[in-house]
Parts: sequence; structure tokens; C-alpha cells
Amino acid sequence: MTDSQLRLLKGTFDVLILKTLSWGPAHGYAVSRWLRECSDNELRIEEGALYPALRRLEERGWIESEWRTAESGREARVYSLTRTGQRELAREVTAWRRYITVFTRVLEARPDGTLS
Amino acid sequence: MTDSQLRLLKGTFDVLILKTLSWGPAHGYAVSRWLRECSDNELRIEEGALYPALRRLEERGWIESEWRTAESGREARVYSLTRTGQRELAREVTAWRRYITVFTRVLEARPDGTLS
DNA sequence: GTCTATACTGTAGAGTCTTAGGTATAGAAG
DNA sequence: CTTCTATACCTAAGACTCTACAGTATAGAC
Repeated sequence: MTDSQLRLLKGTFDVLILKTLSWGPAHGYAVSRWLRECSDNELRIEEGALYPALRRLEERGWIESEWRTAESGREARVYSLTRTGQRELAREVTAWRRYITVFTRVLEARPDGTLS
Repeated sequence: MTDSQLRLLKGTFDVLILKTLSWGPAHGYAVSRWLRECSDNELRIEEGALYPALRRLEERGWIESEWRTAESGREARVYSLTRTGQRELAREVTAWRRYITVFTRVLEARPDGTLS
């Protein structure tokens, strides 16, 4: 819609996916929809990035998948968080908090340090 | 040193470089040093990423460079922020604030939205 | 019966980083 | 005087992650 849509920073998909799955198992399409809605349409994962990311996370053992038939009768690959994935999520959320602290400090810094 | 060093998110170099140059002209090495110091050694730009980034920013017209001989007698390529670069810096800082707001909201969300 | 939303998959290409290497000067240490 | 460290720059190979685009296919609405 608006051009005001935020471009996701590279490398931040993973934690968003893990976070989404922490609510419970979901298939790919639902992950991307939830993310759009939860961010008031400001964050969007393209499908071309979503499915590779899901496979990546599964390879690392952070999520696991299973083909299931939904109530709707549709087949879908349902992903869920593993125990390792839960730990990873916690770790990444912590790292993110630290990141914004440091990064914001730099961006808000006043000129006092000397630049040779 | 400590393994606790944060890995910079891709795509966040540029705004850091612009920010650094907003203090005044500096050469590449000084930019990376300032960044390390200003972040208490938590953020680091590898040289292999720094110099390409500087050239990139110059191509876009956000910074400009000039060879100068420092008081030390050493030659160095000194970069400075252009007017366009100043506007770009302001724009990116605003975008960053918005990004952390949205992203944090998602990461802190409580399970109320439905995940089909 | 066609259209929309759902659901998944794949490829090509661009952009950005990491890793690892290289050149060269100034000044201090020995 | 020679070697080491800090300074200062540059490049290339490769990996990774995203975007853009292009598909396939089903369920339900109209």
C-alpha cells in the first residue's frame, strides 16, 4: 500500500519466524500473515524468502515440520518450534535488545569523542 | 576479545558511517576506530566491508572524498558528508527508530492474535 | 465455470557481509 | 639499523540472505 513499508533488515527473519511459532504450530502462509497483521502491515516477508528460511531453520534443528490436513481439507506443511528453537529464540531476543541499545547509543551520541 | 561482540546486521553499516562523518571529515581508518570506541568495542566494521561501503556511499553522493596529507605526514583519503548525505542520515535515523518500535512490538507481543 | 484466497515451490540476480590476503609508511624498541 | 606495531589503504573469493518473478494447485464463493 503505502510506500512507508519498512524493509526488513537482513538476518532478522529468523527470529521473527521463531517468535511466530512460539504461539504454536503454524504453516508457512500463516506465519507470513501473522507477521503482517501483528506489525500493522509494516513488516512483510516475501514468499521467496519465507520458505527458504523455514528450510534453513529446520536444518538447524530449531523447528520441525509435518504434513497435515487442516480442518479446511487443505494440505499444509505445519512447522513447530523445537526445544532448541525455544532456547535460540530467547538468545536472539536478548541479542536484539542489546543490539538496539548499542546502536541507538551510537546514533544518539553527541560530539565529544575526538576524531583524529 | 570477548566473544560477546555483536555482529552487525547487514545494511546497518551505512547509517553508522554517515553518523560518524556527521562529526566532521575523517578517513576510513578513523571511522572504524571511532565506531569501535563509541560502542565500547561492541560494534566493529571489518576493513573488507568498510572500504567498499565508503565507495558505495560516495557513488550515491552521500559523502565525498579527497586525498590529504595529515599532520603526521601520512597520506589519507578524507571523507566528508555532503548535504544530500545529511538528509539521508536524518531519514535513516528516523527509519531506524520506527524499525525498532515495530520489531520490538512483535517480539514482545503476547498471544492474543489468532493463528489459524 | 471463473475468480479469489489459500498454500507451496523454485530460479535468477543483486547486495552486503566475512575471511583472508596484500601494500606501504611512521615511529618506537632493541 | 632493523624489527615490530600502529596506522592507512585496497582487493578478491565466497557465502548468505533477500527481492522479484514465475510457477502449481485446491477450496469455496459468486
